[in-house]
Amino acid sequence: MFYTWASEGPAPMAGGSMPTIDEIARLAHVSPATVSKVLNNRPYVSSATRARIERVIAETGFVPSQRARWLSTRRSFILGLLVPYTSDQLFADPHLLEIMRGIEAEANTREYNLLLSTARAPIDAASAFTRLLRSDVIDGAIVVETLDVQPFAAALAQQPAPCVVIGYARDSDIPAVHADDYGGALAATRHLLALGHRRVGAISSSPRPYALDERLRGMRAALGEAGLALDEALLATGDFSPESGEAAAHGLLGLPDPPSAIFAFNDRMASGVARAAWTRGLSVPDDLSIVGFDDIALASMLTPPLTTVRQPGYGLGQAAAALLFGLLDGVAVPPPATLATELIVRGTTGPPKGGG
Amino acid sequence: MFYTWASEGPAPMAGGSMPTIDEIARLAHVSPATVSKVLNNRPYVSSATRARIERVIAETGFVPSQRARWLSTRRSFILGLLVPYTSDQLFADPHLLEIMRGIEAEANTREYNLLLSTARAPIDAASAFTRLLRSDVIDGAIVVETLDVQPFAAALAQQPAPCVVIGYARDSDIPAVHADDYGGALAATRHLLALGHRRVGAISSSPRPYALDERLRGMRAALGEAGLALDEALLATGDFSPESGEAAAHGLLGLPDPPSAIFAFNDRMASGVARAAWTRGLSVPDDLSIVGFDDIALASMLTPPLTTVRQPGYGLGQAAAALLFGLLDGVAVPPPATLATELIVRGTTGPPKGGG
DNA sequence: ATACTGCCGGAAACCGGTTTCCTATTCTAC
DNA sequence: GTAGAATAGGAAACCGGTTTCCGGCAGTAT
Repeated sequence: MFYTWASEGPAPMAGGSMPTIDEIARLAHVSPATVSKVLNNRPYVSSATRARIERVIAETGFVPSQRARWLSTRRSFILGLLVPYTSDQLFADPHLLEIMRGIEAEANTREYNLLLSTARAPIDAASAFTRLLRSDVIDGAIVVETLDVQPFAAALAQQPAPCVVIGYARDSDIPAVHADDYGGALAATRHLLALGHRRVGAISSSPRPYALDERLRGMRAALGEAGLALDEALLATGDFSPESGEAAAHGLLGLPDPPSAIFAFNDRMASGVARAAWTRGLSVPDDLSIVGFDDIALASMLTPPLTTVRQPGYGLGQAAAALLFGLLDGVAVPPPATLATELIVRGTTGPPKGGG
Repeated sequence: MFYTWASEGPAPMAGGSMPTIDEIARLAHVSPATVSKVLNNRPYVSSATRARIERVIAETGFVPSQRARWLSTRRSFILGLLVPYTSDQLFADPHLLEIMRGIEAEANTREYNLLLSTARAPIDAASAFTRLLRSDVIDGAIVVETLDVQPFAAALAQQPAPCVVIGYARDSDIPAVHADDYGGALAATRHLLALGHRRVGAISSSPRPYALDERLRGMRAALGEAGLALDEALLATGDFSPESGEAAAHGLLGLPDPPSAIFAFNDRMASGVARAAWTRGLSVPDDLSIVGFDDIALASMLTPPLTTVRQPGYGLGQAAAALLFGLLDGVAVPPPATLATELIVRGTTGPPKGGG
């Protein structure tokens, strides 16, 4: 599988620098073509010749140049991971990291590598991604849809490498994988309503990725079932960070008629809500119920542990990668896949104080 | 493994299936050599010819093949990041992610990409890394030293790409960057002793990276100053995860003569200690003081917020990358750099109950 | 003895750029 | 008017592999 460093043997070549396939061929008294066959486990090499070449390879510690291989074979064994976030945002978001983990795990099983491309600003993402796609570095791409794939859907469709979207492809026909955002928000809101809450706030983001549109739709549907409508004054926005969640919560809790429960559309903002409650001397869940989304590791470590909607980040990544490998292997494109979400009830939700 | 992509240059547009430099040359009525000059902003091309070529490039949306470029130039603009962890461990550890962020930021300023290589098991890391280094994919490497660089120090030294270690190079002469682990642990332990603690437990790891040896040494030094010695029974081990910290804490707190303070050698394990205390009905810091190490984002979000030793993960990554770029540019190798740590006193430390 | 086949191995083209080196032309300087 | 740069552009080698194609040589059937 791999070659070890030359521990002994005839000092392979003077000059010291990396041996090439031609050197190996010379030392083994064969042609480079035959060495190539051995390197790639191809037939039509006698076992004697093969053994001789393998011995020389082992002795010299030769490892074929990937750069040369990438050029001559049409594959780089690199998958592009296109994330329209700055790297700061990416590394700070456990849910995105979970997605990456899933992709990475799946890629590893196929001996594929991952090339991560982030963007300074969402605006320049499209051109940077287009450039990457056209530079022939990657064999395929996974796009994490956060704001909108539309701007570069055309570019994606044009270039030769197959693409997959994690999120909602919407009217473009790019293969997509996403979680059941609608169902998750529906379940979470029903849970709050069942506890007796009537004024439920929400913290979304602005601009809003389509996934959050779906969550809002689910929330509205649950409220509708109970004969309620979402009070637009209770719809705050953040930027997914805990700090923004904290600020948004202060905004909501400072209202004349504050909500008795807040549904933050991700766990990080929910942790900010918990912090805001603590600052204001509110007890959770007695004075305020909190629900998050994602179920990142942090959720269960908060005190009290956070009630949230579990979203399979790892599974999303894995599914997207598997889908992409399918495309690379020429398998027919399946319809968009929706992965289940699950409401995890922990300690931040309870009946409202007034009664329930 | 994965890479990060640094975008460059202006954005192209339109096009069909990937044109090559020869196509461009033909369309512009020049030779490929001249097109190459334009692509690389080289002189000896008349402005008229240059304009004509640039127009053709823009019209076709031509982006030169990186694969070909990598082969002919001797640079790939890829830095290897060698982490002897499984990717699961890496993605779960905010401190490692901070290091990555720092490296990524520095690499981006130089339009360099990052290739992350993890290992299934620490044992196979050496061979996998050696292979990567010799396959000529990367221009240089940053090794995150967790257990021991010795196994592949020889391989690192031999291959042509320059290397830098984040951690302690020890007796090998590889350039290294690390935090002041000794000083941080010294300050943290002094803080506990000043509060009046006499029985202080520690949670280290097994096997122990050299950085943790340093922390333990710092702790022992502080205890020595106070005329105390570390009770070996109070030295527990974990694997850096919150769960392991929780288990270790239960072990320590279940002792006949339990410690009044626990110094966990990273924040994640410290969060587990907090959890163990909560489970056992102990109040923090009244019944138990807790100190962590790293100062990850989570630290300030715990209730009460965690007292910890801040370690500049981002700065370490940045410094390592800057050092590596220095080597790539042929600058003389500087001596090992030590970055300062800082004790951050928050809410988990206080005088012990007995008295202080 | 001839034809056909399968197995080995090598020569050379190729992947798509970069770079060296060479020629032709134009621009100075004397 | 001419020697000596400096400028423009191109032919071909090169980076280090892979792949196609072809010839030589058994072995076997005709």
